[in-house]
Amino acid sequence: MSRNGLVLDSLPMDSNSPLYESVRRHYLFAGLDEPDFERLAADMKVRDLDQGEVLFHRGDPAHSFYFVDTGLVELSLISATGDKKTLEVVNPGRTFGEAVTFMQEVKYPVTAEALQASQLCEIPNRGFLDMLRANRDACMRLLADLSRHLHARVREIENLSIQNARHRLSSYIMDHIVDAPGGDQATARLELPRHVIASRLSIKPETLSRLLRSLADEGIVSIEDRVVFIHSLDRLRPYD
Amino acid sequence: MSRNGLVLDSLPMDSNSPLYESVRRHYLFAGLDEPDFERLAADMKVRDLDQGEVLFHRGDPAHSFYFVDTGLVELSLISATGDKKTLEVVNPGRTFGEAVTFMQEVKYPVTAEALQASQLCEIPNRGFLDMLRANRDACMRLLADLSRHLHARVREIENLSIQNARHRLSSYIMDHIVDAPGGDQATARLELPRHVIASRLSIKPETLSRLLRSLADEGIVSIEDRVVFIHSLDRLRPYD
DNA sequence: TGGCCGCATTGATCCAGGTCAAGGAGCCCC
DNA sequence: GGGGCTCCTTGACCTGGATCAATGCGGCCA
Repeated sequence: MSRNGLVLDSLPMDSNSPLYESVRRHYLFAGLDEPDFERLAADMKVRDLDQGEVLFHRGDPAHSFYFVDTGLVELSLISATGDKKTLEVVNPGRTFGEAVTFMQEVKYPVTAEALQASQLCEIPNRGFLDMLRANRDACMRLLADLSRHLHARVREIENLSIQNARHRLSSYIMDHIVDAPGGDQATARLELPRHVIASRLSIKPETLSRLLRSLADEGIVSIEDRVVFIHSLDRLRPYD
Repeated sequence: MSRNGLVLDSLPMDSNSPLYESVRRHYLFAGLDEPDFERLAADMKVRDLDQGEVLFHRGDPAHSFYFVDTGLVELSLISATGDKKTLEVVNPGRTFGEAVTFMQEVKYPVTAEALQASQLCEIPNRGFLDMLRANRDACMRLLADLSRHLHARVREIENLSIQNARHRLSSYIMDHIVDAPGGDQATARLELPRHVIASRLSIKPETLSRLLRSLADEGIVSIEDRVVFIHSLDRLRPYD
């Protein structure tokens, strides 16, 4: 494991590693010319996380953001009573924490934890800001990305405030369809552990279990472990 | 009133009007030199709204964003069943809708309605984008602003998902303190109509009324119309 | 000066989802 | 091969906030 100290956890990024190439292809950097990217990359670090390891807590000072190369990273809010709300699960190929770069108060607004063993690239804010100032295209792409994020949060607020748990679960299932042969049927995969899905939907695992059961009892879906067979998209889709 | 037709509702902005000066001082434009701003301003329009008038609905095509000069504009989400969730009430001197400029799908993600008779300045996305491309400082300021917005939404999600109605009301009251003579006391003003506050807090007006009553019954506050006298900030502040 | 209308309060009741507690079902390790 | 994990499910019960319905209370206009 890589628990035992900074030396193993955080290494300079080797420009021959596959990680280097993955970061290079990310939309924020893809438009840069090689010297510009190399300058940035010189300060990047490789971070390996074990499953369950916390990368940063809400409120920690934020000097970097992260690119996920492998694994899964959960961004969550945790209440004083220990209740957790999963905001987002970040997949490989995506970044998180970049918005903090621009905030007056440079503290992470969320907690980041590895749901699986994960490999990340740590990108210091400082060089990133310099790069943005010199590169208007990257700037515009980031503006587009932030506004997309903003919109996603607005949809989340909508889900929480004017939709019920059943609605949210239906939407979640439909967002995870992997195969839609047409007609009214489809197949979805719920890859995450149930308690993470529950937290993502702002419900308790018990409630998730009951809701899945009632969808199955009504004949709308059948469930085998992590696979959901949707028998009627029409009846699954929340109407009201 | 200005109900009767586009001619009165939407006029070119006069460069001698006080509105022109207000917009000029907004952080997005303050750094521009005069010719750049004039070019932008040439396409801006003045919009007068009556109380209750809807500026745009969620899903309407978005070609402009808005600066509020006078009045109050409510941004809200409305469910299929008619339930409304107020996301934000925009005060004079602030803009709204600018994030939509960068979205792939150019539709407003919220509904905008005037809570009072209001005067706005309509700013076309097109010229704004051109200006941003030519002006890195404005770009950076906008990035900072979007990340601030994003953070505000995250806090809203936190409020909704891991705090209860009483928490939310306490925070709301504390966010509206107008006078804190020190010690444990303070005075807050709830300027908005009760039903708007309720929608902002994602509760029903009945619940808001009951919660205010119970805070008063417990001796934590006393309420006179729109003024809340806080007798104990300490007991008002949500602990857990 | 009385009737209306929109906002706010209050009471009675209901229900979605939380809480608490008790099993399973796989899985790893000795 | 059995004990002790962790994850999930199920049942019984509770509760915060919604719903429904009635009442109060200005403001405004005739």
